[in-house]
Amino acid sequence: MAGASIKEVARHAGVSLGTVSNVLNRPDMVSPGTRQRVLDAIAELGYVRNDSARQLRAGHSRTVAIVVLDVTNPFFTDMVRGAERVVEATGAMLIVCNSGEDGARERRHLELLEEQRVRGVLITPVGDGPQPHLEKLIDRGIPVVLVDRGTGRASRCSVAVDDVLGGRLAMDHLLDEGHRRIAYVGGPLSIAQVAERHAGAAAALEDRGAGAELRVAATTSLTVAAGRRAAEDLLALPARQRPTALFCANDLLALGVLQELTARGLRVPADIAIVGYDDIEFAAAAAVPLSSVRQPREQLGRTAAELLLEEAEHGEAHQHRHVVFQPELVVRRSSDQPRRTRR
Amino acid sequence: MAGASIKEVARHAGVSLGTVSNVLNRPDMVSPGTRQRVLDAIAELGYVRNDSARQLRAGHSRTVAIVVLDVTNPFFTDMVRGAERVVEATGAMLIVCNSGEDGARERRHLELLEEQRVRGVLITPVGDGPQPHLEKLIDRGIPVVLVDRGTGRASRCSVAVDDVLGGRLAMDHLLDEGHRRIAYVGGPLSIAQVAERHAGAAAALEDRGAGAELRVAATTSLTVAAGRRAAEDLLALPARQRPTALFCANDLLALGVLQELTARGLRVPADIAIVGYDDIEFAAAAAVPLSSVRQPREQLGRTAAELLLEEAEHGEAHQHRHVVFQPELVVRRSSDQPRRTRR
DNA sequence: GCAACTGGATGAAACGTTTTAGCCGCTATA
DNA sequence: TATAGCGGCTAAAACGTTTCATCCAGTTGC
Repeated sequence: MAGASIKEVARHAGVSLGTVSNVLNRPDMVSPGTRQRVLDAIAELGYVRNDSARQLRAGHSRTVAIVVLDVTNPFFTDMVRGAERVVEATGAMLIVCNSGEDGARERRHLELLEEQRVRGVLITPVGDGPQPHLEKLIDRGIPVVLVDRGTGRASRCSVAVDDVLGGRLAMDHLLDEGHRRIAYVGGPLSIAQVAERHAGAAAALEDRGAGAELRVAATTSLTVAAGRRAAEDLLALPARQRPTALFCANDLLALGVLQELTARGLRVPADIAIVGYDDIEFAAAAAVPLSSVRQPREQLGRTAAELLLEEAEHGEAHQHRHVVFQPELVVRRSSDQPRRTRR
Repeated sequence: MAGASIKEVARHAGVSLGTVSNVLNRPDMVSPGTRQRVLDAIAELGYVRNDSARQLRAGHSRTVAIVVLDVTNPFFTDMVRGAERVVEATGAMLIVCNSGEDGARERRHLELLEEQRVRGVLITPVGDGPQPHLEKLIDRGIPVVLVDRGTGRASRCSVAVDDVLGGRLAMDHLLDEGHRRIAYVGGPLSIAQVAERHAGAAAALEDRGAGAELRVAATTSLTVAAGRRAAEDLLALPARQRPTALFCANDLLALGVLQELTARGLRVPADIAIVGYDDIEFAAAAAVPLSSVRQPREQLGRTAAELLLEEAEHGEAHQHRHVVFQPELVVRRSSDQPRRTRR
């Protein structure tokens, strides 16, 4: 019972092996009578297609992979959901891999995915340098779509949100609120998103922030715990050097910062204002509802998957595209206060 | 370049095909000289193993799958991380599937996983009835471990947290706080966790809650949005029937409820106390830090993966086990208030 | 009445591994 | 010196599909 092959089904139904395959793949090339006999045999034997054999013949699998930086980050899980919807609509499967912001794990995943000859890979790569393993996939003819990563190279599609603009929006808002000592909380800067959001903030400052300063409070990752640590560090500064506003590279950091600051008795936004990034669902539910730069998370995943499938479909004829979405600032209480002059 | 097979590597290195396979799988059965020549050929041709062919021969793949109810729920992502660690340590791959609490999607996933002949499946099933598709996997010899699901059947391992006890802990606490009109927010009851947490709460009430009442505020899912809707419904009740405390089936619901209640001007815990379930990272960072029943999320995933690998390893000889962890109540502000008598 | 088609089926080749039986030449043993 | 044993290698079979070239028996067109 457990392991009938197409051959046994054929014998059972009294037809040839090719006919069974036809029933499975082109049912209307088979006469109704035979078809039914085959289907009965399949049911009786509990036959289930062997995907390995199928793939072996086809040369590639029908699954698509998505490699994210952090499965526990709601930003990525929302993105995954978007991609999932598109991929599953085609009857294929989306498998989720977690690099955990670790280059070695990312490489290992890509190796395994290459061995599996996946149909394509959606990835938010860990580093920002050259990506030999990605190139290798592409050389082998496996489509790769860069997700949430700036203007991609010519050799692949990409989907991103304009992080520089996002940084600008956040910074402009804080400057509008009258802040002059501002810190950017985030890291490592090797993550492109982190660097670009900072670049946007710095550019906004450059444009109009005479007399304002933007320091960087570096973190080693983008988690709630890292945010708490960053807040501790900031509190260690003499009060007069302490920033009056923080722009955090993502919402997890912002939530961590918020938690630690309030635990230490500071008021948000009165003492320190906070703006996060991603506008995850929990941002609005935070102790102090969090201002945040919103990204179209699900759409990011959907669009990426669509580009990938199109490339997988059309092969050579495919034109690489780079889609950039615009972020949007959502102001909530954490940065919204009765106007007063600061210095 | 993009598609060299073991055969071409063999020709390139001037050895037989079997020797290349030996270099790959049992390197020290090959003399150093030959081995080096083969490795050089591999490097030069950019050869990458074809996993389909490998699986086809082996009869099963080396990947393990985990099917969760909701990828966006931090409870599950933490669990995934735990399982991931164990699985990857063996050089295998963990693929994550999302059933989205939808039986049809779950079934579809299981079909695909069966076609892929995965090494094993960790799953938190959607419904609670008989599970023919799971039985089918088991018949085929694919190990299945039930995760976060009460005392499993004899035919499989299971890992769970005692949800009845969790419900008890929450209810006892609310009764201790003096509450008498309490509502259980959660649903659908077809999800076992939801039903058992409720059963625990009901049992606690039974034991000692003379004069207290537990109503059920049913929800259609376990999300923040569902929580908000549930809160609206509660607010529609005449004030005197309105519960003074809520026990929510998970933290997402609790966060949604909290958000809606405070938006409508009610104070938590003064007007309504809340206890959640799971103690996700965001619970502590909520507007009002959330009391919650904590589960060992990562360990749940780790243990499940360990049981699975053991079964996959030992086959017939394997003894099914059922591991049950104890939950723990974490009291935070959302249910902790200056004692006063209620009625 | 014959050729040309057609729908429905068959048989065999091919995909890229792993594994098993066996071969060859060499060394250690009796 | 014959023999057994062994290390290193080869050749071939097998895994379960899909596909392609064929074949066969009717049917149609002339």
